[in-house]
Formats: sequence, structure tokens, C-alpha cells
Amino acid sequence: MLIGELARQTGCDAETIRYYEREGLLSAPQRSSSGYRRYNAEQLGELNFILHCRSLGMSLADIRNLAAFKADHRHDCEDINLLIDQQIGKVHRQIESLRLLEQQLLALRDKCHDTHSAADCGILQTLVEAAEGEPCVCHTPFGQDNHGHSHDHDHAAKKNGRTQKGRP
Amino acid sequence: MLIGELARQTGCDAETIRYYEREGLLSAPQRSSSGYRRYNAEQLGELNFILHCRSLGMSLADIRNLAAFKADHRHDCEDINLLIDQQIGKVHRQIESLRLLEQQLLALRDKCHDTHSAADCGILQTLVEAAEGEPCVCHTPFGQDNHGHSHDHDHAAKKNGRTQKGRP
DNA sequence: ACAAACCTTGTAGTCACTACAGGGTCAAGC
DNA sequence: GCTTGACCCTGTAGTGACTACAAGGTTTGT
Ligand SMILES: [Zn+2]
Ligand SMILES: [Zn+2]
Ligand SMILES: [Zn+2]
Ligand SMILES: [Zn+2]
Repeated sequence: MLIGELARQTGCDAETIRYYEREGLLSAPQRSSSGYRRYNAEQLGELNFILHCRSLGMSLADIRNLAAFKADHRHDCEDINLLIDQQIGKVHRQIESLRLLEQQLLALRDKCHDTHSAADCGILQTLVEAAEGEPCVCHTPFGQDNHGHSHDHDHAAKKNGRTQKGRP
Repeated sequence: MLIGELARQTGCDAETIRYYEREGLLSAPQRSSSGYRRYNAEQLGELNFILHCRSLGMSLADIRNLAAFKADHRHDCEDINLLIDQQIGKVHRQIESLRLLEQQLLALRDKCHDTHSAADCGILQTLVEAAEGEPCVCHTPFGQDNHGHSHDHDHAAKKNGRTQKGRP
């Protein structure tokens, strides 16, 4: 089976297959005399394993680890559980943060109902006011502490453990 | 105000501020005689606007557009509404797909309860079976049509409108 | 005079691909 | 035997939104 056929059977682009090989996720296949990659059922399984894990949102690094655990049969499965648990946690946090985001976007959308001049648009006004320091759900300039929650990429005063003496 | 002070006031890294300037999101500030960037309240507002939009999950391209709408006061706000609606749609679809993902991960996690050899781990077994063609929620090799749903990065037979005659 | 803290530019790295460019190979048809 | 076209190869560069240097210049305090 050549790379195009493997691509067709898995639904994975041929360039992506080569990329996985380069990244060491897929074992290097045999080559024909002219240098064409020739795949067999084993590699088909390997690739499907990768694709399935990717569809579960795992990073290539995670998949590499998982494949190593799979290869080493004496290894216990604690690390596997940890990896899946971390993945679940990651996905869960993403969902939480996106839900908050959706709320904020819906609230913002609610500021404008029908078409009119951009200058009077409630959406734009809300956005500009937020930028100018009016209180908003996500946004706290000048290092005032914000009221409780903060989503994923909260943009005020997060990690500045610096001197902060302030030169004008 | 120098770049470090702006960084401190906004919680945005100085290198990111320079990046936004390079990308044309932030207007180029005045320079001191020695070439240092000097910012004023206007640019503080500009940056906060960007950061606030970013925290709403907008791309830099979207923010550039939004800033252009803001600048052109004769423009009507239809495009603004469209942009926000698209953003809401994007976020909503992401949530849906992540929820499905979470279900799948929880189901997978349920296959293993206590530590044992990786060779016997239900998680790994489930993953390998999925790769070998056993039915699974996301995964359909060999172009069989899958049973109804598919999440974001479904990996089987999506966009191969190609010749598909198959050379072994 | 010197160090610390700041600033500058430019380049390269991240992740998981994607898109060429510039070639080589193979089977079928004429 | 030659052309056509589908397929394959390598290598490089681009995406988005940063992040992390390297190598140097400036300002401020002691
Ligand atoms: Zn409006
Ligand atoms: Zn904000
Ligand atoms: Zn287990
Ligand atoms: Zn699958």
C-alpha cells in the first residue's frame, strides 16, 4: 500500500502521514526500489491509533507517550490513567471558560438589535468603554482586583512578579 | 510612559505589545531621542481594546476589522453584528464539540479503575481496538459511514473528492 | 566607574499541520 | 518510443499568536 492509499483508507492527508513519520509517531515504512513508502496493516493500525487519539484532543507528545506505554508491556497503567485524567481536566476547563465566553458574547450582542451607524452601536460602545476602564466581567486595568471570576485569557495583571517601581 | 510601564498597567507582555505594533493593531507610538517607545492614554485605550477583544476569543484579524469599523464612523454596524454573531457561533460549536469529547474521554476513563499492568489496561485496549476497526463513537476506518454524529476533528473520509482508483 | 534595570532590533522557536517548488516514477494509451 | 497524467519524493516556508533569546544601546543610582 502506497501513501496515497493509506491516506484514502484513513482519511488522513498524505503530507500529514509524512509529518507523523518525521515526528517519530509513525514507524518508518519499508521503501520500494524507487523510494516509495510501502505500508502494511500494522502501520494502518498505528496511524488509526494516532488519529483516534488526536480526535480525543491529545497532543502529539501525549500520543508519543501513550504509544511508549503501549510498547512497554511491563509498565503499569498509572501513567495512562494520569494522562487521560489530565486530558479530561484540560477539556473540562476549556468548556468552562468557553461557556463564560459565550455568556459574555451574548451579553455583548444584546447591546445592538438593528442596523444603524457604527458610531452609535452599543456593541462598539461597550467594547470601547471596557477598554477605557469601565467595569466589565473580564477586564480590570490598573491592577485593581477584579470581582471573583476570570476566564482563560484574562488580560489584567497576571504574572508580573517584577520590580514595578514605575519610571515615567 | 515606556513600554514596560504600559505592560505593567495592562498585564500584557512588552514583547506582545511590540508584536501588536508590528501586526498593525496598535498604532506606532512616538519615540524618545534614544528610540524608546513613549505611550500615552490613547494607546493605553487601544491596547486595552485589543486585550479585551482577545479575551472574548477574537482573532487578531477580527480585531483589526473591528478597529477599522470603529475608526470609520459613517460605516453602519451590520458588519459588527455579523462579526460578533460569527464569534458566538464559533464558540458555541467549540463547546458542543468539547462536550462530546468530554463524554468520550469519561467513557474511556471508565475502562480502568485501579492500577495494574499496562498490557491489561482497559483504556489502552479500547484505544487499540478503536484503531483496529472496532466500532467507536468517532472513528470509522475504510470509509464505512459512521452512525450519525461526528465531532470537530473526525478523522475518517472527510474531504477526499479524488480519483480513488487505488494502485497497490 | 560600574551595575542593574530598562530599552532596541532581529531572529528563531512553539504546535500541528498545510502548501508549495522542483523534481522523480509508473502505467496506460497512441 | 513517447507523452500524458497520476502518483511519489525531499525540502522549505507559511499559518496564528505569541514567546524566548541574542547582542547590543540607554538611563539611573551608588
Ligand atoms: Zn449596532
Ligand atoms: Zn476586558
Ligand atoms: Zn488501567
Ligand atoms: Zn476514532
